[in-house]
This record gives sequence, structure tokens and C-alpha cells, in this order.
Amino acid sequence: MTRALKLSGAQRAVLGGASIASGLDRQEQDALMSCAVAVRYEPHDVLFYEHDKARYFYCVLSGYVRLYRGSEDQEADIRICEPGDSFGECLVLEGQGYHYSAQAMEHAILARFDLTQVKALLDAQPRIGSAIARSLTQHLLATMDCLARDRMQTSQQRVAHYLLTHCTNEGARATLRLPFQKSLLARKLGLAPEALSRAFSALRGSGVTVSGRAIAIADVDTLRQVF
Amino acid sequence: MTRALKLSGAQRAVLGGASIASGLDRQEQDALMSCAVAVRYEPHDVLFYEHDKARYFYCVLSGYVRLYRGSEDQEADIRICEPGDSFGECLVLEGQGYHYSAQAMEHAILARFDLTQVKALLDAQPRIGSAIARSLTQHLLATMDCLARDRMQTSQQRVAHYLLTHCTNEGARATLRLPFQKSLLARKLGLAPEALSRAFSALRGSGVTVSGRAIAIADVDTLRQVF
DNA sequence: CGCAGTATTGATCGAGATCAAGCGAGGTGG
DNA sequence: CCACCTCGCTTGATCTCGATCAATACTGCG
Repeated sequence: MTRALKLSGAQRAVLGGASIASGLDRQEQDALMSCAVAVRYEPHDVLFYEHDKARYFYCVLSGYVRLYRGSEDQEADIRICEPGDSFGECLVLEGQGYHYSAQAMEHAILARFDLTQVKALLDAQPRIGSAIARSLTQHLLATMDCLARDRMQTSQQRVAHYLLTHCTNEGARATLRLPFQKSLLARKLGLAPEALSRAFSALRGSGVTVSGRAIAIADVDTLRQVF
Repeated sequence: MTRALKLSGAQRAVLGGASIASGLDRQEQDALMSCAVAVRYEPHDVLFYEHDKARYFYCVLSGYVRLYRGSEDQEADIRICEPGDSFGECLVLEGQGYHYSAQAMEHAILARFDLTQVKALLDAQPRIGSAIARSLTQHLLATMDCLARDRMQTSQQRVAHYLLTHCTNEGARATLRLPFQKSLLARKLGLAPEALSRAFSALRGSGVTVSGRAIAIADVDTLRQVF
């Protein structure tokens, strides 16, 4: 990490669109953002480790952050945070320490919120609490979805689902550009990189073409048949 | 389901100890409980299906409820709710439909909260919103924990973890009594019933003795070595 | 050009699902 | 009272998926 800086106008704009600030009016957003500074991390920098005493929560402004459990020989990713995603908000409500480790992938810029300051806001501005709660709800639903998919679907199906929910449609055809490395997508889906590779190979039979980060789906309905 | 009844005194007491009511004072608890009635379900009754329009959220008073995704040939359990656990609260904040199906295991009595009524309470009683948010936080943490374990640990390790976190210690020795059928424990841990059985067999080598629902752990530290 | 990080491909292995059969306890009815 | 059934659990045999290990190709990049 470099230095903590004031949020720029552009960064405040990104933050205003994030789910953590959704439904808040101008004044409430300002109050919330007054608790935040911008911080920058290099690839592979660790923001914090599981069980560390928590002083901040974060919202990704650019780059990617992975949240994971375990250490060294045995790691499992819990969530990959993209721009607009926040993490650690739950500590505003209760808890002393982080429940997972966080590591920046690529260069990442984040809004860092001071937990104590945000806590102090809650009584006067209950709608900020609601915004946090809505954000928690979305994380909960996403995590449950992930858990159910892990338990129910094969690697091919999970990859196909990712493609179908992230592609931009052009009639029957569709395309997408992966926002990050394949190894990170593999982690997100709970797979070894090799398994992701093989899943892509297998999906060629369903009209999926991969070249680097560019992916093309020949026919969306054909791909849906892998379920 | 039979009939909706007023909550009895004993039921209100259970509810008061549930995490959904934690941190609320008498008056707030009363307000919250005024939105609830008691309902009773027979084993295998389905409370609702995924995507059903949501009118209620629930808190388990007795018995067990499993939350699951998928249908018929392909099901995955997301959570097993025990007495004191609530589910569907997130719909107070946003969303129209349930995100999973819910089925009673054994006879189950639940407090059923009317979403519309609870929503109406929130503005006047923001601390009720906080209580719901805290409950969501706990579900989120539990679900992330489950996801990480699924991705990291073998069946034996997950079973051992369950035993160690649910047993009552008596020095090095420890015992516990399963609160429900083994098949339900298997679902909770994301295993086929056969796999749970085999995990128990394997754990015999670590001093675990199983007879029916009664389980004994010869030495807690020995068992911890499976990690 | 050559190197480092990233992705693919092949070969092998192991965990757990699935299928099928057998066991044991509780319940019912003749 | 005992034969019989059902249900939950266990055990064995097999199979499939994905992890792991190892080698090779690909892609920027200094």
C-alpha cells in the first residue's frame, strides 16, 4: 500500500454507484464518504489477514480483491470482489476481527472506511445502516448461490453459468471479455486452474470459443443445454 | 401446516432468546412479536418453494427446517435451521420472492412474521432493523464458513469439526447427542449419507464411537489431529 | 532474444457419489 | 407373540469428477 489520500471526484462517483451507497441521498452519501480515504495496493499485497483486529472496511474502486480462508498450503477463496463491491461491512454491526484474509489482485484502488467513524454515524443516520444491511443481504444471497452451485453443479456447468450471466447478447450469439486472469476465475468458481481449462475445452462442444480473455458463445440456447 | 395461532408465553420466551431479537429491549421485542403468529408443520411439509412470492419470514421455535435449492433429481441443502434460527429476514429489506425452498424436518413449530407489518415497523424502530442486520451478518459468516470448509476440507475433517464444535467436554473425553437424523447431518455437511457413514467409520481410528445418535470422543486432542 | 508468469495438455490418483445389497430397530397386524 | 414390513443406516463395489503432478506451449516484456 502507498498512502491514504482524499477521495477524488471520480472516485466519489464510483462509490456513489456502489451497492453500499444505493438508496442513500446526497447528504447521507457525503456523511458516509467522509469516513473514507483512498488507498492503493500492488498486485499480491495482502490488505489484512484472518483474525487481524479490524479497523476498516473497504469498497473496491478499481482492480480486484480476493477474500480467502486458510493459509499457505491450504487456501480456499470465498469471494472475488470487483469494482463496486464492498467487504468487511459486517464489522460495523458486530465483531472484532476479520473473518477472512484479503489480497489485492492486479493494482487495486480501494475506498477504506474507518469502522469507528461509521459506527458513530449509525444512530443519527439509520438509513446508512439500512444500506449496509442491503449490501449484506446481497452478499448472503450470492454466497448461498455459490454454495448451492458448488454442491450441485459440475465444473462445466459452473463455467457455463458464469459465461451466460456475464456475456453481452447479440441475438443467438454472445461474447464476453474476462475481466481478470483465468486463474482468478478458477479460484472464484472453486476450481483448480487446470480444471477450468478442461471445462473450457469441453464447452467447445457447446459452441464456446476461447482465445485469451476473449470468449465467444456461438449459440446461447445450445450452451444452456449443459444444465 | 395446521392453523396460525397466537404465540404462547413459552414461545415468546424462546423467541426472545433468538438472535433475531438479540439486543432489543422489551418494548421493541413486543413490537416485533406483534407481527408474528405460531404455525406448525408436519415432517416433510414444504413451507415454500424457491421463487414463490414472499409474504413471511420465519423463526424456528422447535424442530428443524432445511433450506435448499434445486428440485427433485438435483437438490443441495444450503442451511439447516435449528430452534432460534431465523430465515427469510433479508426479504424485509429487499426482494419479492424466496431464494430457496424450505422444508420442515420432524414436527416443527415456527414463528411466522408478516413481512409487510415488519417493514412498517422499521422507520419508527430502527433498532429492529439493526437486529435483523446482525442476524444477516451471522448467516453470512456461517455461510462463508461452510463454503470455505466445502472447498478446503475432506468429509472426515468436516465431520470432525462438527463434532468438536458441538460436543460437551468432560476433560479429554467428550460426548454429544445428535439433535437430528444422520441423513440430515449429511445434508448439512454437503455429503451423501453413505459418505457420512464412512467418515464416522474412519474417525473410529481417532477415538470416535458412534451408537445411534450418541457419540463419544475418547480424546479431543487426538481428534483434532485429523486437520 | 530470452525469461517469467500464465495457460494448456496428458497421466495418474483419490475423494466422494452412486448403485445395490444387507442389517437392525421399531411398529403393525395376524 | 412372532412374522413381517418399513425406515434409517451401514457396507461393499464401481465409477466419475476434479485435484495433483509433470511437461510443454503461449504471451507479453524487459
